[in-house]
Amino acid sequence: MSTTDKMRNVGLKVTPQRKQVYEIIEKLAHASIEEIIIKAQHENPEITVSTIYRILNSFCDNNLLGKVNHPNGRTYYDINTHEHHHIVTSNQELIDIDDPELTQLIRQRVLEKIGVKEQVDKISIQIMTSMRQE
Amino acid sequence: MSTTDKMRNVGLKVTPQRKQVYEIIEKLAHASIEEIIIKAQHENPEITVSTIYRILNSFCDNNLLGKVNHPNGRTYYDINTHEHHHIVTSNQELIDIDDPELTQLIRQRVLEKIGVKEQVDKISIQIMTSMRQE
DNA sequence: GTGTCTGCAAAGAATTTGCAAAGAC
DNA sequence: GTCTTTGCAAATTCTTTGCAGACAC
Repeated sequence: MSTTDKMRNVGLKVTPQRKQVYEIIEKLAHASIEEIIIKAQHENPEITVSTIYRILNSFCDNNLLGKVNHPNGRTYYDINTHEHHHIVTSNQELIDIDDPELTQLIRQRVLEKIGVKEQVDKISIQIMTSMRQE
Repeated sequence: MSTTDKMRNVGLKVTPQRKQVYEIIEKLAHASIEEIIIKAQHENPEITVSTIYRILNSFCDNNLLGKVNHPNGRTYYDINTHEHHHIVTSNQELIDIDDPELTQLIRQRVLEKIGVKEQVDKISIQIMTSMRQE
């Protein structure tokens, strides 16, 4: 589906600013607000920070983007909105891990621990990695 | 080990403010900054927000507290500093899950996906739950 | 006594908001 | 033409910092 259609589908008007922000994140897969602001304003000095914040919030509210709480404290936006997990490398990079079998396994295990009236909505794993010492 | 000894062990002086903040979190197991500020200032109106921030930062730096990135965007402090996971309930509550076997299983699985030069430092799972519909 | 910690006020960073003009459809 | 979105500036919220006096040890 095209970027344009994704926005129309959720009732957002298609503006150059929205396309630009979406495409920046599409290229990076994961991007922090800071990265997005720098790239966007480099390409188009007219775009303002408040517009970028508004766009990111409306994309998240409409499930066009995922939000990742990076352990470094910064918020990252994720082009992948499906249930998946992340490797966080020591240089702060995020790598997607898609492993439905593992997710299902955790779900089973958690179901044994919670009450019958509760349900599991989402499971998210963060795996911190670094380079092994020589 | 006593609260006092925990602080002395890492070279922090024991002050009434530090004891107070530590004990507030101890009682709650997990507490947001907001909760800590409200409780602390209710018990002792003298204590200031900047002192509380400084105490929380030094406790985290010295591994007396863990930091949790709650999906609601707020930072929570965790009395449990060992590797463990969290259930996040729909009313924002955090519940510890201690399951070393599951952690080990994920570690094995991740090792198959990453390069031989990398190592897994920490694994953290967040499980979002809610009440099942009738 | 010495060095650390706290309270205060101010600074700094990050994010949101109100409003008028511009733009999407 | 109508309703939404943007740019701008200001406001708000969250967190950190500098400094002088107080406190831990």
